Formats: sequence, structure tokens, C-alpha cells
Amino acid sequence: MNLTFQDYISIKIHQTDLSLTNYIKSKLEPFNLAPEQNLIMMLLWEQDGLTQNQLVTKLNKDKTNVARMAWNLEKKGFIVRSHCPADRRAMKLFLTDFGTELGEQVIPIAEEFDQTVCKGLTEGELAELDRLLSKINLNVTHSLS
Amino acid sequence: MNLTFQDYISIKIHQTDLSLTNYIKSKLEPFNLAPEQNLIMMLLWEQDGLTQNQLVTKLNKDKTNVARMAWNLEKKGFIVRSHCPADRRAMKLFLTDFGTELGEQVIPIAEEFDQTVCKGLTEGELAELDRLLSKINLNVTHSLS
DNA sequence: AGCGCAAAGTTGTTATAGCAACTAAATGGT
DNA sequence: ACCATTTAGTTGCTATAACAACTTTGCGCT
Repeated sequence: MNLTFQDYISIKIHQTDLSLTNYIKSKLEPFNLAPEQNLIMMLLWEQDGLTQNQLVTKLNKDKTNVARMAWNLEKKGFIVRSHCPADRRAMKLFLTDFGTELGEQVIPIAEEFDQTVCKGLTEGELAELDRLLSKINLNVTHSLS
Repeated sequence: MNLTFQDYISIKIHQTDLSLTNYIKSKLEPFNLAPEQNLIMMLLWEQDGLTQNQLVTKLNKDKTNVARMAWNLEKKGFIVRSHCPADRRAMKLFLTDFGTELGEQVIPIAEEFDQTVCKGLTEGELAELDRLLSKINLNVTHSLS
């Protein structure tokens, strides 16, 4: 077969992801918000009071990372964590006023970022990209089991 | 606009990249080789004696990472680093016999991995995916300057 | 009611990933 | 030839990312 480095689509995806992360990182820096921390905030701005475990599912990340990112967000004053009374194992994350205000500033930046990323791509191309990535995702997650 | 979490193509790319990384990580574990370390090895198997700076360019990563990954690979006995006589600032990386043998085992795994990733995708779809990712890459790298 | 198991989080370790500041070596302009 | 600048790597720091091992809490079955 003899594929060269540039032939691997997975490497291309990886490098694109790195470019995207670096770009959004620079956009979020003024708000003292790291890219992955922002993902948690985005989910909380959509729906406040999620548990860490719900975030684990939505973000498809290890619970360790979610716990540490949540703690960092609490340190920064964007959220407050409290044990769920109904299930004392669970940690619910709630926005502070500061965190809510942050959303009003950051959400437009995220949407502007998306505009930049998608510049010159048609709706059809975006849908196709989404479809192909989903297929790849299925290919590898199915192979793990 | 009001995009929800799932609407961002960059998030989809990020999550796909994570799936891919986890998958190849499990495949490479028996060889004591981490995913990013493997990228350096792949480039060295293609062309031995690259400098760290050449790897920085090819991998589009920070020189700090490349230096540390190279040092880890040296610790594991896959490569040897030596100052380039022509330019004593530069560090050239050379495969050891052990590192060369490793390639004979790992390259087939990488190609098998690529087969799994691309399962069910036509040549045309792969080309389109490559084209769309390149376009996104350009969109964000151009916006940085 | 009580025991065993599962589920949610936390702690510790290793591997990326990038920035700032630094050292050492090469280059370029005068 | 000399000094300023640039270039290649290194060290220290912070933030992801996942695994193993552990604690605490809830659930299920008898």
C-alpha cells in the first residue's frame, strides 16, 4: 500500500482540529476562557444545572477531565458546583451571574468563529462534511467494541 | 443565529479527532508508542535524519512539543538525537535498529487503521473530505494573520 | 434490612499542546 | 572582523485528554 504521511485522512482531520483549536483559543483568551472550558459553558448556556456526568456524555470525554475543567470554571467564578439533593453522588453545575453575563459576550464570538470557519462552504458541503465525519466516527467507535 | 452545540462543525471535527486518537492509541499501546510519538516515527520511517525543526514544520506543532516527544522517543530507544555537524544548533533524529524494526510492525497497523477509518467511503468522498478540511484550514489560518 | 454491585466524582500519573523566556549558534550588514 | 538579529532547542508553566485506583452514594435482589 505504502501510504505517505499526507495520505492519512485521520492526520488531516487531526491537523485541522489543531488549527481550529488554536484559532478559537486566541479568540477566547481575552475572556480568560480556554477552548474546552468554553464547551462546558456553551452547554450550560443552553441548559443550566447539568451534572458532570451529563457533560461527560455530551462531550464524550473522560469524567476526570470534566471534573477538572468544572473545578477550573468554579475557580474562575463562572459556575458554582453543588451536590444534587436527589442524588448526592451527582454534582450539578450552575452559572453564576458572572457566568451568564460572559455568555452574552462569548456566544456572538463563537458564532462569528463558526462563520469564519465555514466561509466559502455551501450548506450542501457542510452537510456532506458532517455526514462523512459521522461515518468515520462510527467506523472507529464500532471497531473499538 | 442561535446555533446549538451540535451545529458547530468545528466541534464535530474535534470530537471525530478525539475518537480517532483514542482508537489509534489502543492500537499502538502494545508497541509502547503514543499517537503523536507515532507521527514523528512515521516521518522518520519515510525519511531518516530529519531535524526537530523540520518536524515542527511538517507536524505544524510547537517546537516545545516536538523536542519533548523526541526526547521520549530517545528514552524508549527508538531514535538517537545528535547535533548536526553542519549546523550545531540543529538536532538530527536518527532511527535505531530497534526503531527501524518497530516500523516494520507498526506501518501495517497504521495502514489497517486507515482502512478501518475509511470503510464505506468512496475515493470521491475521501477527496471531497480532504478538500473541505483544507478549505476550513485555510479559512482559520488566514484569519490569524 | 442487608449485602453486592453499579454509578458519580476525585486523586494520581502519563502524554499531548502551546506560550514566554531563555541559551547557544549562525547570519548579515557595516 | 564585529555586533545585532535571527534561528534551533530547551526549561517552566498552564490546559487538555485518558487510564487506574479509590471513595461515596444509590440501587437491586433476596
